[in-house]
This record gives sequence, C-alpha cells and structure tokens, in this order.
Amino acid sequence: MDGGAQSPAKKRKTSWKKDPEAVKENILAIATEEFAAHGLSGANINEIARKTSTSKRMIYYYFGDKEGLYCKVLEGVYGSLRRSEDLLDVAGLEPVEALRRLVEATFDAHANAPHFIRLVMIENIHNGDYLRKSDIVPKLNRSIIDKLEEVCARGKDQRLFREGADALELHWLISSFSFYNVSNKATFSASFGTSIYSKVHQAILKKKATDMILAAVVNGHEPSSWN
Amino acid sequence: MDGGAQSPAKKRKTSWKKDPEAVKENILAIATEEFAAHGLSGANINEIARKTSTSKRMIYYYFGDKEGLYCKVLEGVYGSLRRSEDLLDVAGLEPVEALRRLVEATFDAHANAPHFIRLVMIENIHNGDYLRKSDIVPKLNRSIIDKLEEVCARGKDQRLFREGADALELHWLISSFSFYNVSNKATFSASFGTSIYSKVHQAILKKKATDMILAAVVNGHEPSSWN
Amino acid sequence: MDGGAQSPAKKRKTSWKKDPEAVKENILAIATEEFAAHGLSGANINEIARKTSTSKRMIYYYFGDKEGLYCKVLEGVYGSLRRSEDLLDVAGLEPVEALRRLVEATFDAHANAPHFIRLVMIENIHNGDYLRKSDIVPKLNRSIIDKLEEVCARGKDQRLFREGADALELHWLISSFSFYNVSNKATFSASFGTSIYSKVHQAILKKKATDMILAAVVNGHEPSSWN
Amino acid sequence: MDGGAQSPAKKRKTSWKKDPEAVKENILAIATEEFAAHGLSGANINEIARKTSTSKRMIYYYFGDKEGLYCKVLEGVYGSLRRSEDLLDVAGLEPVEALRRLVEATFDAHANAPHFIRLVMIENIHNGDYLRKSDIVPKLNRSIIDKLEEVCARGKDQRLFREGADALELHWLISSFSFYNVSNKATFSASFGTSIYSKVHQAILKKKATDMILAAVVNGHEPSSWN
DNA sequence: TATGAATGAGGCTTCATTCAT
DNA sequence: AATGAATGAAGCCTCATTCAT
Repeated sequence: MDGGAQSPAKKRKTSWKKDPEAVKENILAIATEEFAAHGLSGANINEIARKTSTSKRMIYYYFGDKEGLYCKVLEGVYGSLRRSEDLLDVAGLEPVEALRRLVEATFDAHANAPHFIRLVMIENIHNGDYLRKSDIVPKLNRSIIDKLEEVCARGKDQRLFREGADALELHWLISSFSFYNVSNKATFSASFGTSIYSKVHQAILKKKATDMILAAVVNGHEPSSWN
Repeated sequence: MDGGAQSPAKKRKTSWKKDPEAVKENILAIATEEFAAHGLSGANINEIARKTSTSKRMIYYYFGDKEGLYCKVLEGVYGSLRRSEDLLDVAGLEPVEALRRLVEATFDAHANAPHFIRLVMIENIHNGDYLRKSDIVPKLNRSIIDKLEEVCARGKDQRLFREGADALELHWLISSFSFYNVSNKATFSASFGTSIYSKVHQAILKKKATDMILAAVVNGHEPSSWN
Repeated sequence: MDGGAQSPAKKRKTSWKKDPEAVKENILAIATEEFAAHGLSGANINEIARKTSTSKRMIYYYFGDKEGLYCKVLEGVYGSLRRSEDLLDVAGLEPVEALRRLVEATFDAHANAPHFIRLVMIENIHNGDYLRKSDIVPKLNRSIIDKLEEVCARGKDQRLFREGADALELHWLISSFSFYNVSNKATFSASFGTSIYSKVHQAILKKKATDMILAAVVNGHEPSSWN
Repeated sequence: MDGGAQSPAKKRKTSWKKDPEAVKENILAIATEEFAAHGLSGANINEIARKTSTSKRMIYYYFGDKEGLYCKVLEGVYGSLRRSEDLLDVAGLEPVEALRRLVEATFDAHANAPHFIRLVMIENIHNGDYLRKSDIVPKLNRSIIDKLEEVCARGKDQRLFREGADALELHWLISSFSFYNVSNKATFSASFGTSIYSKVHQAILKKKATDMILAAVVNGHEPSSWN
C-alpha cells in the first residue's frame, strides 16, 4: 500500500484460511523470483509483498528483514540444486560412462535452474557474505564432489583415468561452462549473437564439452565430436 | 637523462584552467569501482561523488544520470579488455603454441580484470540491457574471435587441428572457465574451500585447462599435465 | 439543552485511534491552497507537508505523487462547485425569474470560489490533461446544463424566450463573465484600475450582465439597469 | 548542456555573425513559446536555451534572470495586442456599426493571440505581480478604452445608446467572453465537449455575443441572431 | 496470527545561476 | 560580446522498516 496512491485493488485472498507454512512458501516463491530478477538491492519489498497473497507486514513477521528473506531464498535454491544432485545415481555405471553422465547432468541442471544461476551470481556480487553466514554452508554440495571422487577412484583403479584427474578440479571445470553458459547468455549474445543458444547448438556444445572433459581425463579417449 | 623537468605533456592548457577530461576520467574511475563493488542499484551516487575530486552535480553534468554513468563505465571496461586483447600477438607462433598462448592469456586477463568480471556479471543480472543499448556493442570482441579463427585455420591447414575446432565455441569454452574462475570465487570458496584459489593451484588449473583445450583441439595431443 | 457533552459524532472510532480520512482531508485542504496559490509546478511538496498536520511521507502514502495529489485537489474543487449547483432550486420559479436567478447564482458562486477559479486556470495552462484523465469528468457539470435546458424549454413553451436561446451557449456566456471577473482581476486591475472590483460596482456589473443576458433571451425584455 | 549527458549535438549556428538585437529577438520568441506553454515556474531556462540559436549564458547576459526574461516576454505580448488595437479604426463608422466592429474585432483578436491569452492567465496566477512591476503598465490598453468611450459618446449623443453604456464595463464584458472562449477551452471541452469550438459554432457565438451586447447598449436593438 | 497506518532517512535528479576567461 | 565549465540548493520520490492494535 506504499506508493501507488491508495489503489482500490484490495488484496484478493485465496480461501485457504490461516496456513502459516503455505504463507511462508508463497512469500519465498515470490521473493525468489524477485531477488533472482533484480538482485538484493534491486528487489523491492513492496513489490514482493504486492505479488504475495499476504501483506508486507507478514514478510517482516516471518523473515525479520530483507536480508533474512534473501538468505532463506538463497538457502532454498541451494537446497533445490542439492536435492537434484542427490537424485543422480551413477554408482552402477562404469567410470567413463559415469563421468559422461555427471557432466551432462550438470550441464542440464544448470540450464534448467535459471533462478539458481542468477541468485548465485547475485551472491557472488555480494562476495558470498550471506551464503557464508548461512548455516547451510557446511552441508553444501558435498554430494556432487563425493560422486566425482567415487568415479575418479574407480576410473584410476581400472587404469582408465589419468592420475591427474581430481574431483574438485573437475567440478570446477564442469561447473564453469555449465554455469557460464547460462549466466553470461545476455552479454555473450550481445557480443557474438545468439547462435550458440539455439537448441541444436546447445546440444553440440554439451557434447563437445563432455568429450573435452573425457579427453582430458580418460587415457586414449578420442573426442570424436570434435572431428 | 629521462629525469629532467616534468613531462611536457598537456601543454595546451594554461595551468590554472580546469581539465574537463580529467574530471570525467576521475568520475569514471571511481564509478567503476563503486558499480563493480555494489551493482547498479547498490551503488550510491552520493558515495561516488564523495570519493570523487569533484561534486555530485558534475556527475549529472557529464553523464546525465546514474544509468548514463553506468553505461560509460561498462563501455570503459569492455574497451579495456578489448585493448588488452589487441595487444596479444600470436601471428608468428605455430598453431598449437598460438592456441596455448591464447588460452593462457585469456585466463590471465580475466584473473587480472576483476572489475570487468563484476561489471559483466552485473550487466547479465540486468539482462544485458545497457550493453545492448550501447553503441560499442557492434565493434565488441571481434578481435579475439578473429585471432582464434586465424589460428584454427592455420591449425587445420597443417592437419594439426581437428576439423571440429570452431573459433566461437572455443571462445565460449575458454571464457567460461576464465570467467567463472573469478566470478564465482566467493560461492565456490564457501562451498568447497579456498584451496583452488592459491597461487600455485591457480597455475595448475590454468595448465590443466589449457591442456584440456589442446587435447580436444589438437590431433594426438597428450594432456601431460593431467598425468 | 444543546450545551451538553460534546457532540456524539464520530462515535465509531476509539479516541486514541488515528483517523486516516481526517489526515487525507487535511492534506487535501492544504494542497488545494498551495496549488491554487502557486500552480502545479510552482507548488512545493515540502511546503505543503510543512503546513499539514502530518508528514511529507504521508502525502506520498495517500496520493502517490505530486500529480496524484493535484488530481485529487482538482476533483475536489469541481465536486464542490457541482454540489453548490445542485443546491440551486429554480424549478418553482417562472422562466424569466429562474434564468435571472441562475445567472446571479453563477456569478456569485464564481466570486466565492477563488480556489476553483485558480485551479481551473492552472488546469487550462496544462491543457486540461489532468481533468481529462480523471474519472470525474463524465459526471461533470451536467447539473447546471440540465437546469438551463429545463428553464429554456419552459421559456420557449410559454413564448417568453426567443428560439435561439441555447443552454450550452448560455452557460458559456454566463460562465465567461463570471469566471473572467475573478480570474483576470489582477491584470485587469493593473491595466484599468480596481474600480470595478468594489463591492458596489460588482453588484452593478452583476445586474447589468444579468439584464444583458435577459435582453438577449427574453422577448421584449427591457434592460433597465442599462438606462 | 546541462542534463542530457554531454550530447554530441553541438549548436549549429546560423551564419549571421554578431547581431545582438537578432539574438535578443530570437531568445524572446523562444521564451514566449516556452512561458506560454508551461508557465513561469514550469518553463525551463535550459530548455529555452536549447531551442535558442545561442547559449544559456546569453539569456543571463541580456535578461538578467528568469524573471527578467519573463517580464520582457510579458511586455512583448501586451505590446503586440496594443499594436493590433491601434490598427483598428472605427472613427468613420456610425456608433452601432462601430460598436459591432469593436466587439467582433476583440473576439477575433483574442482567438488569434493564444500566446497572449496564456501569458495573461499565467500572469494572473502570479497575481499580476510582474505586470505591475513593469513600466509598460501606464500606457496599457488605453487605446481600446478610448475607442469605446468615443463610440459610446457618439452613440449617446445621437440617442442611439442607452445612458448606462460605460466604456470600461463594456470592455470588461467584451473581454470576458473573448478571453474565456480561448483561455478555458481545455476544461470547457473536457466538461461539455468540443462542439462549440467548431469553426461554424465559433462564428455563431461571436454573432450572438455581439448581438447581445448591442441589445444591451442600443435602444430598441433586436438581437435577431437569437431568434 | 495478523494488519492498516505511519515514518526517518536517504535516494536520484533538476533547477536557476555564476565563475573565469 | 561571448562562452564552456561549474555549482549550491532544493526538488520529488522511494526505501526498508516499525507502530499500535
């Protein structure tokens, strides 16, 4: 109700009466959109409240302040990603296939999680201050590293992988193009056109990037997609 | 010699006269810092003015408004990167060395241009709207693509490079880890510790990433750093 | 009796509770003064706020922005005039007397509504943009036209009025001197002195103007005040 | 050059070298437009300067400040009107025709001098303060009063005019509808539609208003346009 | 649990004007 | 006669937040 001259558009509430969890979820969903869209300082509590099924006052009631809300949003998207990683099962695959699977899944997961990407960008703009303060950090992302380590160990045991293959480094590499592909779409397109973002070209990039990783990790792997 | 009277540059102006270009440069330098540090909405015109050698009023005099200033800052960092790319000379090197050089130089350039990285992140948060509006876009970054194309052409001519080597795709790949390495340092560190950001580890990552690119592009290249 | 406890009006609210409507009314009253005195661009929100019993912030809270406030002020004065017109009852008078009554009442209403006059002048400076945007326009001023039409119809039925008597044209004529008399007092006085604005002379002008209208409308009417 | 971010559109000067009078005229012409369009506080010195063939600094050089410029503009439009009144010659006409001519000429003059109308409105918003301060006041508008007086005198001498016909009052009446017709066009249209502003209807209004004046002033005049 | 009303602080921007040559 | 650069003051408005029930 702030700004906008006492609009007559009174809040139309849906009929679910008082369900605190639902209200909180609703707030979080809207806030995720807004923070992802405009950043921490760019997002606007009034706007978030307006799009919510409840009132501005409730945001403060449940989340304390803007930064508190932002933190919960951040934790939410990290939690989502982690859950999607947990679903990935490569235990039964032989090392090369498992690695290929991990790369492709990571690429796709990033492509399908634009909110996560944007919020991570935003958090990096803020030097990771809020993530570091959060208590989700300890349990963050071990999952994917564990998987990579397990695959690397098996690969090396079977003399398939080079000894220099390191789970953390691989994660860094795989994340880099998976993340950059989404995060820098706007400026990359502005500079070089949108050609690489077509569906077809994205598939090619995924294939080539995967083959590149395999060529670096797997002894004698021929990156056939580069021929 | 070389230690005589202060350089004769900037002769034309008598000494008591204000120097508009210097004022503008000063504003731009401070604004670059501030926008890089806090983003478009997070940066504060009062704060920028305070750190400046001139007044808030002059910012509006020379740049119109906050967005105008931000645009010039953006153009400035893109221009800087481009100029650094223009200095790179790989024409005399044989293809494999040239490509190695390009990858390493790109990695280093990003590592040494944190303002550029942050402003590009910020611009992506804004969906590239300001970059697209700018008239520097057309002449953006052709330089690096041209160089990659020339090297790829030579590499393929000499049967050294695989036919699938594509300049734009390579640029996308090389940029991805070069950029991500800097842009996501904060969250990556929060999740996985700061080990990979040590000077030593950064050198290793650069080497391995370079070798990985070469393994993908160059026929029969052995990524020895991965052993 | 009649001197008992303070009037029971405004019962519903407990006494410690703020009264938003009163706050809005207070803002509107002050704003009407200020806009009438200085125009849209000339009026000053800080000044309005200062004279108010509340704060500048509340102006924005209730009215959105300066233009929003101005619009409400405009609607307010138009509403007042309309209400005063609605009170005018000429249904029982014979046509000539009724018309005389309407002219005199219009003249007096304008003389007694300097805020209305000034705000209409100001709105005309703005080409009527805000009035046109307002949704009060449709129901504007039908009242006075209806009354004139009814009187004209009766007058013509009784062969008292000339056939050329037209309600809208008459309203235009009657309004013109009623309005101009107030709106252009300053410049008219500067050019020709203040003599016509004395109480006595104003009465004469009203009488002569009324007689003039009647002489035009009523068959054989002798404008005796002009003798 | 203020605001608008250092546009590259440098002033293109016409080739007349230094002609102070022409420069002043040019400034006055633009300023008349701008003050008429936006009022005293609404007009903008930067904007005036921009539309001028010279610079903002020259406005201050020649006119001192914004109010000084406004005063000269005001004097300019009053001067124009007066000059047009001086051209009006009714000395040779018989009283009734002369009066008819004066009314019609006044009506037309107002219709054709929108800048004058708007500036007079604006000056009234400012309570005539600037007009009163100006030294053109003394010689203001005597001309038209003189003419009306002369015609009234002749009319009464010939027993054509009623004794109550007074030049100043007539001028007040004639001005009122002539002025109001233009000044309140915007709000009148918003309230009652634009029908009376068609070319045809304007001619009718002029005729009827003239006849109305004559019916009031001239013994036994039949306002035939009202039949 | 919920809320309409209220707000201090500070944000961005514009203005008429003057400086220094 | 002319001017590009500079500016203090003040304008409008928005923000995250709290009050009082």
